[in-house]
Amino acid sequence: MDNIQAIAEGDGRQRILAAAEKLFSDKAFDAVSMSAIACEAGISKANIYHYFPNKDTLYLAVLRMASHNLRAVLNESVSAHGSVRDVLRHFAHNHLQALLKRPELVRLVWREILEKGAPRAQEFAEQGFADMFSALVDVLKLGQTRGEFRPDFDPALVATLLLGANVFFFQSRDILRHYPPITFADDPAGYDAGIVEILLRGLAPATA
Amino acid sequence: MDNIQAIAEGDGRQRILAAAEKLFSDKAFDAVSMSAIACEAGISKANIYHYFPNKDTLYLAVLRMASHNLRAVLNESVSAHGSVRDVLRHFAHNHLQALLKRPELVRLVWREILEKGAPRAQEFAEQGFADMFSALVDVLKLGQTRGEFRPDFDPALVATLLLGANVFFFQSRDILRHYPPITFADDPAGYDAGIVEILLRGLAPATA
DNA sequence: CCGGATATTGACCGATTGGTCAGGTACTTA
DNA sequence: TAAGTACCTGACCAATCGGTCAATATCCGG
Repeated sequence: MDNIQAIAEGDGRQRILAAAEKLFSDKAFDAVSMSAIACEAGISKANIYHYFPNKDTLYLAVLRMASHNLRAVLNESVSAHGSVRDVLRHFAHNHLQALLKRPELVRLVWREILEKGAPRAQEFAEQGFADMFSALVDVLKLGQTRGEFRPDFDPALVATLLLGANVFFFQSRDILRHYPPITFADDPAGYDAGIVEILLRGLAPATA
Repeated sequence: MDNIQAIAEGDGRQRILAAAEKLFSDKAFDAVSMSAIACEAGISKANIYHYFPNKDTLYLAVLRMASHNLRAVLNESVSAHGSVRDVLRHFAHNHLQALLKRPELVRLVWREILEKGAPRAQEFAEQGFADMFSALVDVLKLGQTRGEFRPDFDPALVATLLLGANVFFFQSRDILRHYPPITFADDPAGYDAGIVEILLRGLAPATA
């Protein structure tokens, strides 16, 4: 216990969860030891086992919490005022901002999704997808029925495209920043604005 | 050494690399033990240290090889015949097919990219990006100068959008398959065709 | 048939892992 | 104040980790 930890708030259980979330978001399951979590939380390792029966349960609790919080943050992205085009614009912007605001949560949940070998709890990780995805699909459908969009495209496909553009941007930001032709690596607002504008043109009815 | 391994080809060094690649692509660095690699390769653990000085070096070698192979596969995606629109269509298709053809390589390299805690060799992982990215940007620029595309969009932004759409599809395929409104989870060709068509509409000049 | 590399091995090492346990502290309630 | 209970700890455990090493097996040129 060399580390004079920074976390001081909350009761034991939540301090452990906070410490574990921080460490698990940076490194994989096996790369984070219970001792490290205890040190980060400023308590003894044995004390963790007073709140959690084993490492897997703790990880699951962290993932559940992170998943819930991320879901809450992301769901705020869906607003419902203005034209469908404006709703889409705001959604893209808020969604990307949400990702960038809580990067630890995103990394934590996304790592779980990508893990093929030991699917610990993909159910939780996948939750965030469902409601946001369907909300976005609904928006696109509304745009089609209102005549703001062409009726001959798959809303789910466009939703995937938009979500993917944001997630990919989030994931590859550090890499993108290395390439000279890319000017938007540190301008997420400009990025999603450009994306959405191209998308809106692509979705517009023939009689634009 | 309980496992009667399947790998039998090649000399010792390549058997080790193949076994390590397989295991590292499924689980994270710390989750793969040298014993497991030895078992998978059908040799003794000590023998690994005859070819590689330590675990990090072995991992680095695997990553380097995977990165190189993935790069080769991906670079085939760039063809250069037909109209720019057709080139783009083919690129999207081939790129996604390449990702799906060697999923282990993609997962291996991408995990390294996402890892924040211990950047072991992001240089290698990032290599594949550069050339393909610039090739795609060049195609888009050509489309602009030829007048097939509008001149007022950022080619790098569109390249990111297209690459992101494919990578995201690759990563989330298992999740997407769970949602009823999604019909394209098992139809990658249909997916990228739809994506590109929307994009092409978005990039088309005002006088379409 | 020999002798020097090259491969390959089982046994072993200290360190660290997840997890246990007996006991101590501190707060609450009677 | 006494007892009960939730909280917390250092010491300890077997198992496994990455890595070492001396000894052997295998090969190949002379």
